[in-house]
Amino acid sequence: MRAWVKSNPRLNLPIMRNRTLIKDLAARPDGQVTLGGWVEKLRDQKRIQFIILRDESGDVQVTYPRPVVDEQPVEDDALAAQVSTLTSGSFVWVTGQLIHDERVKLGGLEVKLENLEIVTLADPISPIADDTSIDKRLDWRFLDLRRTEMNLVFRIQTTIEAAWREYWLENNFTEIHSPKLMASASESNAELFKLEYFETNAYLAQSPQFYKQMAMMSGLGRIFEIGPVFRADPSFTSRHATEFISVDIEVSWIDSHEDVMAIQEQMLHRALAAVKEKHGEEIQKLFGIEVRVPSIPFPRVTLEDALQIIKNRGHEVVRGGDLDPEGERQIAAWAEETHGHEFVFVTDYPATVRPFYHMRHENNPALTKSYDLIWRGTEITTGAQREHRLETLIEQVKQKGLEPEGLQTYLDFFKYGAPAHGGFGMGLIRVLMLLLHQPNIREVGFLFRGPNRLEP
RNA sequence: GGUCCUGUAGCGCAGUUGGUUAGCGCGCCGCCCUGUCACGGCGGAGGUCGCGGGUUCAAGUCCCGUCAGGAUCGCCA
Repeated sequence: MRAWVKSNPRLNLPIMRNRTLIKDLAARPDGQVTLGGWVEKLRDQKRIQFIILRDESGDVQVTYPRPVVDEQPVEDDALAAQVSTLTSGSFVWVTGQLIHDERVKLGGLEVKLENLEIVTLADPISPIADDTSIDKRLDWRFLDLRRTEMNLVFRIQTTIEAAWREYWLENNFTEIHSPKLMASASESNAELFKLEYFETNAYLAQSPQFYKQMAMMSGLGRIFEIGPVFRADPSFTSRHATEFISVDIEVSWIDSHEDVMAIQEQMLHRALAAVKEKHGEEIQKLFGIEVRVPSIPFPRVTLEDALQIIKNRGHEVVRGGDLDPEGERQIAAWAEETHGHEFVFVTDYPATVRPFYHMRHENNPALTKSYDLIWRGTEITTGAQREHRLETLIEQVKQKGLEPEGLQTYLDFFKYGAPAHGGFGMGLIRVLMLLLHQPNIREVGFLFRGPNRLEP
C-alpha cells in the first residue's frame, strides 16, 4: 500500500462531494444535508412542492413551500420554477434542511429544499413501467434496474459471493481465472460458440472444467473460479442463457463425491445465513419471502431411489437414466415433505448420461460418483469425483465414442501424476432466481444473453 | 428445434356472430388545488391494430405465411 494512503485513511475511498445516502438520513440529527439522486415523483402544488427523491439506498421526500407574500405564493420564485421543470428520472443534487417529522409517511422525515442543481433532465415519457413485460424491460434494463428491489438483488449477489470467498479463504482455496478462448470443446461439441481467431478458429469456453482439473495437477490443492461460461444452446426456457456466471470449485485429496457435496452444502448454508442476516428484512419487505437457511446435511437420494419415489408419487420418468423437469419438481417436493428441506442431492447417475471424466463406482462401473443438486425443483449444480487414472480415463473416452487424440492436451494433464479430485459447477443466476422465488433468470441477471438477445 | 399461447396509444389491457368515428386504466401535456404522500379536480394530445399476402361489399376480428415474445418439452447450470 502506498504510504500516502496509509497516512491518510480518508483517501482510501475518494469522495468527490459530501453526499449523504438517503438510507442514512434517519440516523442523522436535523440539519443541512446534500443528496444526489433522481426524481421519482413530483407533486407540484400551488403552495407547496414535493419531490420524491431516490438514490441507490432509498427514497425521501423533499419539500419546498413556496414563499408567501400577503398570504399568496410568490409567482416568480426562481427555485419553485426550477422545481416545476423537473421530470421523473431527472438526476439532481439537492441541498436542504433535514427535518424529522412524524407527519411524513415516507420514513418520518423530509428535507426542506434550499438549493437544487439539475444535472440532467429526463425524457418525461418512460418506455417502461414496473408492470412491463420482461422482454421490454430488458431493452431498457438500466431503467428497470433503478427499482429498489433490483438494487437489492445485486447487493444480495454481492453478499453471496463475499460469503463464498470468505469460506474459500478460510479453507485455503486459491482463485484461478481460466481462459475463455479455447481451441476445442470442453464438454460436448454441440453447444460451442465458434469464432474467427486470426488464421484459425477458436471456441468460447462452455465450462472451466479442463482448466480447473489442470489446477489439481498443478498442485494447487483447492481452487475456485467465478466466471462466465458460454453455451450455444438454442434453449428457450426460464432458466437458460447462452452466457452465464458459473461458480466452480475443484478439490484434491477427496475420498469421493461425498466430500464435494459436503463442501457445497457448507457454502450454501454460509451464503444463505449471510443473506438472511444482512438482507432478510428487506427481502421480506420487497419480495415477501422468508429466507430459509438450510440445515446440514442436505437430504441425499440415489437416482435409482429417486426414480422409484417419483413413480410412487404418480409420475413416470420416461427419459433414460436421468430426471426430467417434472421428476425434479417431484423429488424436491418429496424432500420438503419428508425432510422439511428445500435442497436435495440426487446421486449415482448412470455413466451413460454423464461425461467421460466422471469417476465410476468401484463396485458398479455403470454408475458414476456424481450428483445433481436440486433446489425447490430446479437443478443448480452438477458435481462429481473425476477420473484421475489415465488408462481408465482413456477407456471412458473411447466408451463415449470420442477420439483420445482430440483430447490430447487434456489427457496430458494426467501423465505425470494426478491426485484424486472432484468439484462442481453452480449457476449463480439460478441460485439468485430460486432464492428470490423469481419465475425467470432474466429477472435477476444484470443483463441477459439468450439466442435472440445480444442487446443491450 | 417441437408443441401451445400472445402481439391493439409510451406502459398494462378490453374490443361481442366480421359492420359505420377502435375503447379503458396508468403515464404524458395544459389549467386548477393550503402538507401532498397510490394526492385530488377539470380538460387535452397520442393508433400503419407486429409485418406480408388472401377471403369478403366490408377484416383489429377469419385463413395462409413470416417476425417477435411468453410458457412448456428436449438440453443443461
